[in-house]
Amino acid sequence: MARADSWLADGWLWDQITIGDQPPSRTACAANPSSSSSAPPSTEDCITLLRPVPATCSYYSASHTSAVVVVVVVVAFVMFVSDASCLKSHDYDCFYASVFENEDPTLRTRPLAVQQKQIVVTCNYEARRRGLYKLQLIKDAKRLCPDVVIVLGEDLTRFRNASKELYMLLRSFSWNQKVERLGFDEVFMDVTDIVDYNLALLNPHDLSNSFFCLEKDDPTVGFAFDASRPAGCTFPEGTANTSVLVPPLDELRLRLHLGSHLAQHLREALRLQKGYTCTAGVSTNKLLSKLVGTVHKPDAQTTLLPPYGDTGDGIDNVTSLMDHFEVGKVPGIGCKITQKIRDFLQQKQLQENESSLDSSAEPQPLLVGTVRNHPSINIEALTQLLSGPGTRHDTPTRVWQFLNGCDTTEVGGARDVPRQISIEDTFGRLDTEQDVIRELKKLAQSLVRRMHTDLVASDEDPIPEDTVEPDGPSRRRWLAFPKTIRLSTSLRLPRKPNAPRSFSARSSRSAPLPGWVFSTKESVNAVADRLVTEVLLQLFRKLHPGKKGWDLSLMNVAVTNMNDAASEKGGPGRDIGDMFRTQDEVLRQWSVNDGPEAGDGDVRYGGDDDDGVGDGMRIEAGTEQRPNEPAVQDTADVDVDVWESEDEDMFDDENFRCEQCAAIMPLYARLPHERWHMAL
DNA sequence: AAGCGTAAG
DNA sequence: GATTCTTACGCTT
Repeated sequence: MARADSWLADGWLWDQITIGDQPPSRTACAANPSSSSSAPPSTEDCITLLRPVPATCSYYSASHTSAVVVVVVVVAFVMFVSDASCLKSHDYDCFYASVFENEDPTLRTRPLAVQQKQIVVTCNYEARRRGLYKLQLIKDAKRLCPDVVIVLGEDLTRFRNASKELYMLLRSFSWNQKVERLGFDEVFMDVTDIVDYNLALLNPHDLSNSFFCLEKDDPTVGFAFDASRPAGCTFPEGTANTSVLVPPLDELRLRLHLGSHLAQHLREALRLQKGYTCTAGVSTNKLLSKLVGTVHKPDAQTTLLPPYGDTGDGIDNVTSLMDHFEVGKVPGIGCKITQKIRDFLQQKQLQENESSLDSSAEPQPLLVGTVRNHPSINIEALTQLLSGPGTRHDTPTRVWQFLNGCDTTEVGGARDVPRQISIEDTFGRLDTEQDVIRELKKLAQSLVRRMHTDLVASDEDPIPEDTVEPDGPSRRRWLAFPKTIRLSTSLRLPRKPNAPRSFSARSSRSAPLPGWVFSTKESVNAVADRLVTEVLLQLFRKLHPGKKGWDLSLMNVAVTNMNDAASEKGGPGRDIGDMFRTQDEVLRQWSVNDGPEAGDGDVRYGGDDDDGVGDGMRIEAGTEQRPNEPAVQDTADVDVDVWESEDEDMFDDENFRCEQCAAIMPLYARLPHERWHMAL
């Protein structure tokens, strides 16, 4: 709570508005923008809320050292974006093309299109100049540009790898680790702390000869720069009045200058070390930095200059930036909301102006400014419009704030593992169980492979710390354990030519993810096959009880509900006990041959002939039943990766948890177990 | 937890 | 028009 508020309050300095002549209602509104749905702020409150910062106030003066302005650097990796040709920029698509160009630089000068199925998902600058565009049919592209180089991009591995590499480079510059990925090709960085630190380092009398320190511990690491001017482009354009040499120093401006120089340094690093050019935006929140970053597109950066808020002179760079964007371009406002607003305004216009002659349903762009300034748009109207079952309760407020350039969302912390992994494929026709099984196996293989690449830490680097591994050449351990697996399918669209927007038409079923997928013993293919026959097929039959003839167009397999072991406090392994205790579903699948003396009885997987997954919930609570110790042997034909569902004391002196497969076993089993792993 | 919807690139 | 292949998150039950 305090954090979200301080983001708003510090970023926009609402809490200090009361210094001026503002009514207290704004402070109330600002202090609690969205935390309670009880009383949405009135329109008036929010209008004033969003531009109440007179430049003459001392909000940004050096005396307010407690004020924290968040500078967010949005980096979109973009290469060879079309210049100001009529098409919109497609950072994402260009990223795919950039990856290929980086692999083979000779492609840079040729028209390059990345193909998925029958369409061009992306193409480079050269291709665009010849009329190619995103989501174009391959045959159209070939017709338009016969010499186009077409590369297949259905396998996203290379993009994922490149994305991670670039992300890691950016992350290495961060101090607070607020580095949030958006898609493969965008990164938000909250560099407030670095900016703060360097702000304090500045010599106000000689800003032009400043040094930007990149490491707290080492004052020699950094670069020289001119703090009196921003680096790169600005919004609004023109550097005439961007100088900040005259006291009293404009603190916000100075911070933004610092952010812009840091952004330039980061872009330089990306270019020199990785060979990627990119686009960046610098401002005080995610929304503004992202939007301002689009102003100058390929290989450029833009900083949103102050003043941020109504100066009384009508000069407000936030508003003037926001107002020329289309509503649908504002991040957070998608096609649904846009359409609702459009319909609303259209209806209003019809009501008021019966005989208006615009019977032509012109798709003229719906600009932020026209919506925000429209007399019938206010919080109440938006609440009416955008509320309903299934909608977020704070959507109206958020939309209104977005339209005003206000964004209180925090930059997310850096993550080592994703929250979910999914693989999907589309099909022209998928009708028989045979085909379904075949495709499911392909999907499952990719999924398991991805789990291994994304969820296991291979070598030492991240946080081995106190792990006292003996010497094993393979020092692999799982960073996260997804708890559920989900199968989604969608049928071919039932031909609705005039429907405005058919819903996703996806349906899904999920089940607990069996623990044995974390075993490194079986091959990827073996695990994948087992997943299909023992889990996915059951899910599929739940979705499609019939025998054939479903006409599926898509299948998606996902693992979700990760228990992020790595980011938990206390180091790796700390919460694994918790995890396995809550993973009873998995344990239930183990049929244990527990005779009277079940001490080290056989362990085998129960589910070969019946659906051990779907309805395997027949463990009797309270009977103190628990799986046995794994039957640890020195041979490779026994399942070892069974774990206790007991308390923390399973980590006591008598037990050992394998870092590789997370199996819990008695200490004496450790050496044979490890030998067994290495033999794989 | 399961299933759906929206939004993002 | 929609087309691809994801990832994240909120709401409802």
